Order: sequence, then C-alpha cells, then structure tokens
Amino acid sequence: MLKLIGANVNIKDVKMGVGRFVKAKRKAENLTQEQLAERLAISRITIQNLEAGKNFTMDTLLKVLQHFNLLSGLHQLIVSEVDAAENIESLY
Amino acid sequence: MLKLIGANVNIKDVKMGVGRFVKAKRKAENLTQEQLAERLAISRITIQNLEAGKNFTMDTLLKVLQHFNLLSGLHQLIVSEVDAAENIESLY
DNA sequence: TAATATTGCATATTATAATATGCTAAAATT
DNA sequence: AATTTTAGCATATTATAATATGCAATATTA
Repeated sequence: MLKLIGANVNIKDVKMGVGRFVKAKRKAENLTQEQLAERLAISRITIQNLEAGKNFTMDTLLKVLQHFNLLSGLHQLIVSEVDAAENIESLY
Repeated sequence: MLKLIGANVNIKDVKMGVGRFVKAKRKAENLTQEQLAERLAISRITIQNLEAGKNFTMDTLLKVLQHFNLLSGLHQLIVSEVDAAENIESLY
C-alpha cells in the first residue's frame, strides 16, 4: 500500500523526535548534557534519557523548553487552541 | 511595569493550559474522563490529574493527543524544527 | 427537584521516572 | 596520536507519577 502523506506516527516516534530536537538545540548552544542539566537543576541522566527517546515527564520537557526560550510561544499556542476548542463547543 | 507582549510564562501555566486543552477536546467529543481513560488504557485519575495541571508523563500526553488525532501533526512540527535546528549548526 | 452521573480531591499503594555510580565508546582538545 | 572530555548505557536506589478506593461537591437527566 502506497502512503502519500505520512501518518501512522507512533508515540515512540514523537519521543525520539523530541530527543533529537533537544540534542540539536543543546548542540547549537555548545552545551554538554552536564551543563544543560545543571542549569535546569536536573541530572545528566535525565537529559540523556530524554534525548534517547525514553519516557519523561512534562516538568522535564518544560524546563528544557524554558531554557531555549520556547515556553511562552508554546503557551500561546496552547491557549489559542484552548480558545478554539472551547468556542467550537459553545457554538452549538 | 506595563507588559505589552505576554512573556513570563511559567511551567505551571503551561501544564494548566494543557489541562484546559484536553478537557475542552474531551468535552467536544462528549466523553467522560472515565470513557477517555478506558480508551487510552489508563486510569481516570491520570486524566483528572492532567486536566488539573499536575505533573504527568509524555506517554500520557501523547496517548491523549493520539486519540484526538494530533500525533502526526505534532510529529511533523517537531521534525521540521529538528531539521531547522540541525541545519542552523551545519551552516557554520 | 429528586435521582443519577460525573467530577474533584484525599489517602494509600504500586509502577516507574529521576537519580547516582561506574564503566566503555566516541569526540574533542592538546 | 595521546590525553581529556563527553556521551551512551547498565545496574541499583530514591522520588514521584500512575493507580485504586472512597467520598463530597457539581452537573446532568428523568
């Protein structure tokens, strides 16, 4: 079966993607896992596991995103999605 | 001090936003916490905690997003961000 | 508005994420 | 290329997310 637009993404894929993303952002700032970890007051192993696509918590992810100045943008995105979702139901 | 564009978002705010978002999407499908939970093979309490802005794992969030057909979109977004981040470093 | 269903929340238990340590492989530095 | 630094990974321990249960407060429905 030929698949034109790529669906069938599983949860593991997304976690791996997040891991690659964090690693790329970290490298872009020339930080070691150890350096990033200590700035977020978490352990190197937690960064290592996140980058390796293991399961992790929202707190860990959000600390990382906060370091890369992505927290406000994410929050705005979520808020606008909430408004959209809440307004759709209020239309009926 | 007057703040024009809203920064200063903290981690708790984002988790609360995710909670409101999930609740709105769930309500839009007329599902109870119990119904959503059983479809994702997790407990109602986990949905309750997520919606209340407590800490939660990526697996929990991604199961929820998968139910609302948002996993592929998120994955594509991440992949494009990874490409951007990796290409920026490869430019130098 | 009475009955029923759903949600919020507290406590206790279980599963697992976060952690520390130690080692090996791979990069980076000299 | 030898040395030093960094990253990956395994095992064991600790902290905490996920869970079950019970009950009170709200919604929802009859």
